[in-house]
Amino acid sequence: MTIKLTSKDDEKRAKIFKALSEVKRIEMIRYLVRHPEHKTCGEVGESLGMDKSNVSYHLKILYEAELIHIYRRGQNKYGQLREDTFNAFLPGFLDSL
Amino acid sequence: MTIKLTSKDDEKRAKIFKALSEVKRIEMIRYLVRHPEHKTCGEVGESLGMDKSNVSYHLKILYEAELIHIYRRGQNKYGQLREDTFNAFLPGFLDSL
DNA sequence: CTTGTAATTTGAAAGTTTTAAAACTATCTG
DNA sequence: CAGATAGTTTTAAAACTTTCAAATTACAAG
Repeated sequence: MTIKLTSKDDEKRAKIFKALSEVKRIEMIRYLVRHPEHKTCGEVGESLGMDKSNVSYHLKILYEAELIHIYRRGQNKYGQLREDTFNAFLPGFLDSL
Repeated sequence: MTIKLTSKDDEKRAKIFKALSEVKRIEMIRYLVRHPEHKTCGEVGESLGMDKSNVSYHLKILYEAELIHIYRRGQNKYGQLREDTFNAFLPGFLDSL
């Protein structure tokens, strides 16, 4: 079941595109695609050579665009792709990465 | 024949996403989808209630992301979607508008 | 409760984007 | 050529984004 989008969704579309308009955030998404075992924020930052506060900043933008879920387990936080959003707004995108 | 993309294309992807990260530019793309008889810059601006210099500014961003072609005929300039780019980077997107 | 580790928030600096008016360039028509 | 119309460039202000260090919060384990 695919959701039908209309011009009312333009704000949402724009937000998603803005979230993906930085190479670093595309790399973060790719990292999550390639590591479905759910990596912590720290691991993401380490792998991509980013400052920890900067990782938080970018993850929040992805979260606010509903491109990822974030859940805590103990001291760590994990990012998880929201395939529902990608499928609705960018079908085929995750596979193209 | 679809083109295979890699992480080397992240700059290009980011540029395309940035170009589509403004509601106005999404509306411009939709306008071009719905008016394949090739509307002038002036008509686009008129329809979307934009200042002419602002139309130029936004069309240039879409052009630089290779999302549209621009050609002149007489006094007018016309925008034309680049389906090749949409198909390569955002398959299904134009149909979702 | 204290210490350590993980992540977020805050705040300042630097950089980028958007807007709109004014000046400019290109083309057409008489 | 002059005047009109279509679009672009320049400029400056306002708004927004990104980065990083320092302060802060959240949780775990002793």
